[in-house]
Amino acid sequence: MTFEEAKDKFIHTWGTLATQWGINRSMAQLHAVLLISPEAMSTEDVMEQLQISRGNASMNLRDLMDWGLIYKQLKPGERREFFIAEKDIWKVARQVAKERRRREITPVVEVLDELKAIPTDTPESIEFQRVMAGLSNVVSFADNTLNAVIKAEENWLMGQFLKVFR
Amino acid sequence: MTFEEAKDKFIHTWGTLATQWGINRSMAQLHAVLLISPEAMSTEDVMEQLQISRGNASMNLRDLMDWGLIYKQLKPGERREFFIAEKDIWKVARQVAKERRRREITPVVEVLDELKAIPTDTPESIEFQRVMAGLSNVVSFADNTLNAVIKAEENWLMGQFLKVFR
DNA sequence: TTGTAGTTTCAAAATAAATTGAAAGTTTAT
DNA sequence: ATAAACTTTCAATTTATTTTGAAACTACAA
Repeated sequence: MTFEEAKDKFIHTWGTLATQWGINRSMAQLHAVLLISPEAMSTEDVMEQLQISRGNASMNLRDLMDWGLIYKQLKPGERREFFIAEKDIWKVARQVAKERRRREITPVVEVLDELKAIPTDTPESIEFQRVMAGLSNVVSFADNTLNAVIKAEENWLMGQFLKVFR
Repeated sequence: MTFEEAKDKFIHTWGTLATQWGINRSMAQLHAVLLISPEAMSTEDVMEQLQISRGNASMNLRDLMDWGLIYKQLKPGERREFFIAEKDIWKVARQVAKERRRREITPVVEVLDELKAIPTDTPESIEFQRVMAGLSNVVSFADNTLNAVIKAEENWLMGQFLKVFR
C-alpha cells in the first residue's frame, strides 16, 4: 500500500466510522485530513481535497472548533484563515470525552434523579424504581470512567507544568 | 409527577437519547417499555403503547434480541409470543459494551494496524505514522476499558456460579 | 467610499434512515 | 388439507439529516 492509498483509506474509514457515532461524515473527514496534515490548511484546501462545498466546510470547521479539536491559525501576510488540528491524540480523546459527557451523560443523570423520586405504591411503580436505580448506577459508572480519563490527563498535564518550576 | 407521567417521560427521554448514539427511536423506546414492565408483553401490546406499526415493532424487537437485551417468552396455552427485557442492568451494560466493541472498536483496530505498516520517508508520511500510532494507543485504551467492564461482570458471574458447587 | 478577498448563513435540494402496511410466510388447531 | 392466528419481509412512503450554492456579511486595501 502506498502512502497516498493509506491516506485515502484513513480518511474514508474515519468518515464511515464516525457515522456510527453521532458525527457526520464531512466533519470526521475534515478532522482526519487536518490530523494527518503536517501543515495548516485553508478552507479552499480542504474543500478541494474532500470535494465538498464551501458551506459544508465552513459549518463543520466551526463545529470542530466548538469541540476543541482544531484551531484557527493566522499566517502573517495572509488574509485567509488556516486550520490546524490538535495533534496530541490524548488531548483529542479528552476533549471528546468531555463533550460527550456534557451532551449525553449530564442530561440523563438529571432525568433519572427526577424519576427516582416518584412514589412506590403499585407493583409497576416498584419495578420502575428498581430500573431507575439500576440505570443510575450504570450511568454513574460511565460518568466516573469518563471523568477518570479527563482528570488523569489533566493531572498529567499539571505534573508536566509543575516540573518546569521545580 | 404521577407514575404515568414518569413512565412517559422515561420512555420519551430514552428514545431521544438513543438517537445521539446510533440507535433508532423505536428500538430505544421498545427497550424502555419492556424494561419497566413487570410483565412480559406481546407485539400487539407494545405496538399499542408506542403507536408504531407491526413491521416496525417486529424488526426492532428482533434487533433487541440480537443485542441480547430482550428475550422471547412463551406462555403456556398462548399462541403468540411475549417479550421480556433483561432486568439486570449491569448485564445490559455488559451486552451493550460487547456489541459496541465488536461493531466499533474491532474494525478500527484492524485498519490502524494495516495503516501503521506503511513506510516513513516523506515528512507527510512521518506525521501520518505519528497519528496512527497515537490513535492506536487511544483505541487500545478504549478497548481495554470496555473489556474490563465485560470481564469484571463475567468473573463476578463465574464467582456466583462456583459458589453453588463449593 | 468602493472594490476585493474572504467567511458565514440559510433556504432549497439531495441523500440517508426510519416507518408503514399489506402480502407472503409460519405454525398450530381442527 | 384448510383455516385461523400470528410473525416476518420488503417496496413504497415518510421523516430526518446532510449538503449545496448563492446571497449576505465582514474586514481590509486602495
